[in-house]
Amino acid sequence: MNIGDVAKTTGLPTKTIRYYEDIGLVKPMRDTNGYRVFRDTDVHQLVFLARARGLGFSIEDCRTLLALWADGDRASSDVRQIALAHLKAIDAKIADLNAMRGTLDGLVTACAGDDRPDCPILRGLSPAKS
Amino acid sequence: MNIGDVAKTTGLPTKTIRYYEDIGLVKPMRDTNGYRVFRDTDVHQLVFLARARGLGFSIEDCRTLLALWADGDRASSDVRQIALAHLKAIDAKIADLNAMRGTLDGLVTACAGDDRPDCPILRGLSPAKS
DNA sequence: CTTGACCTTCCAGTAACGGGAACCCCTAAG
DNA sequence: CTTAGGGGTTCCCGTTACTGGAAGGTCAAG
Repeated sequence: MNIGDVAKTTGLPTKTIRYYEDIGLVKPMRDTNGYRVFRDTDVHQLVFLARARGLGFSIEDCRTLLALWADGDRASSDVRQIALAHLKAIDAKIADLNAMRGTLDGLVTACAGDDRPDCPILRGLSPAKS
Repeated sequence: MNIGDVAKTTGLPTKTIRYYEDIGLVKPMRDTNGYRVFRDTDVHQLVFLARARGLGFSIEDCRTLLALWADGDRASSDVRQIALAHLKAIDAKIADLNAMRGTLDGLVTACAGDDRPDCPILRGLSPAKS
């Protein structure tokens, strides 16, 4: 399979696939003309990567997960630990965003949004006048 | 005020303050020795920036918001529109993260996390075997 | 033989800073 | 007078995970 076909089957852009090769996540063969040649295992790895990235795992996490995936002797606790840490990070982000959302929503609701200059949003961002 | 004092009162790192000057968000004066000198208005702007960034506004949004803040003739609708767009973006991110969280939580829950190699997390990331 | 769709490499840019080097300034103490 | 310290300055590289684009090789069809 050439890179274009792999892009179609994995849903990953060709640029991304080349990048993953650059950083050593996948190691496709090369044809005599210099074209990358992807075997089934390469494609499987790329699908794996696409899903793991889709769940928000970092590239380095993906590298580790890929290694664990390839290692038949792994302990599932190693995998679970990574996933759990990531889950915690996601929860933290959600909490941050919800806090922002709350404040912002309050300001937006308070703002008339007409052609007058008075604006509770700007007032909310301004330093408290002392 | 020198940059260190401004950092203390605004909570922004000095690096960030210098960066904001680099990109033209604030324009402090210079002392004869080359030191930045921040007037009250500069400090107010930096507090404004710190809060807006804290609500997740992009730097470019902040630039626009600062300009609107400085413009006594603004229409509050202009401000509200930016805030509303940002609110939508936040909601989209929260939705994405919740989707990730749901899938990931399911996998983590299904995984024993012991020393055996069988792992539902890795299975969930693997391509469906055809 | 040319056209168009592939593929290749390399270089630059993104957002919003952070780290660190190399250097200047100012004050207080020995 | 010198030194030590704690400011400040500029400049450049590194971060994350790609994306865009230029310049050029390859291949199948007409």
